[in-house]
Amino acid sequence: MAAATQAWGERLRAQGYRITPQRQFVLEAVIDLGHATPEEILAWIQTRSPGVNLSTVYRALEVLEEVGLVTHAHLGHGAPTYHAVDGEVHVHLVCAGCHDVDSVPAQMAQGFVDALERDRGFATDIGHMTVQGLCRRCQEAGKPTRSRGVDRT
Amino acid sequence: MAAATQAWGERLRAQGYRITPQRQFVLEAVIDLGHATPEEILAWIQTRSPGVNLSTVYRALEVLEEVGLVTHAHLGHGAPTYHAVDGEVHVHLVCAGCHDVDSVPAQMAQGFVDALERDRGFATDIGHMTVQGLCRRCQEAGKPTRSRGVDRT
DNA sequence: GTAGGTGCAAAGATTTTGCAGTGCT
DNA sequence: AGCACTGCAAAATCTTTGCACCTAC
Repeated sequence: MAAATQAWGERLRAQGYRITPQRQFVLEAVIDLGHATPEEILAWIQTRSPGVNLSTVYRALEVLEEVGLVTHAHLGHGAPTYHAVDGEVHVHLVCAGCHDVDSVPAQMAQGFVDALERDRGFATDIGHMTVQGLCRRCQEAGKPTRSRGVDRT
Repeated sequence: MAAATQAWGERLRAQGYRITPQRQFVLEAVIDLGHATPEEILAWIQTRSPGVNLSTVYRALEVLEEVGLVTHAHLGHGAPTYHAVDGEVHVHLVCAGCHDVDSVPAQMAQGFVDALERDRGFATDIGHMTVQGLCRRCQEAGKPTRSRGVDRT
């Protein structure tokens, strides 16, 4: 997270944005939480600054994403989760059973990404990629891949 | 689509569900449209049966997914798109520039999927996988990967 | 001083749910 | 005839927007 925290102010300034405590809080929350929805980010922030508003979180995330300090991925359902761009690009694994999120290094998908580039000329945004499936624990628990009214992905 | 249409009734009956014209319409719409959101499915249906309600579409999709006749994938933003399970499993490519959706055979991702299984014990639901990026056309158009207020993924 | 930013409240968009009537089996 | 299904309307989510005030620069 070093790179992200050190010059985060400059990144904003360079694009004509201002540095505000709210934006700093949002960035810290994202870094600290790892994966977080806007709601979770708000909750984190409110433990130290209760007055902050949810719409501010949304707007801050938009700006921080714009300048490349955070990204988001769609983990299923309607929940976007944000995470810091801390150098290590990773792919998200979402379990349909327990909804846990795991991350794997982007290079595990390199072969696939290269194939897409070669075959389709498609430039993959690896960090945005989400893989749905069942984690080891849920497989062992014998959960079916899809069960009525439970799959909220 | 042969397999899907031939015995679709049995699939429902087998799980204790009933066969209704609305469900047939929804299935036909999904097969015909290829990729479709609930709204699009409703629009398709209403050209031949105006009375059908959106909530019925949602409920029908839930049931059809339950019995394995359709699946959905998250193409970004909050938009789930449904498609028929017609034998050919595929991965979705979504362009962040033009929002076009392309499909590639699941086996292109086989190496990646195997690696996840081996390394993490994670059982991937390939058909549910969505890859974000830029299609060839948008790359050539020189679109940036992310531009203010435009990336609705 | 003056953009840009924030908080608040209201508007949007999308999906779900309760209920009474309808129709598949 | 019984119970699942549908249509309708209201509720629940989640996200965006308008506006007046505030603040970083």
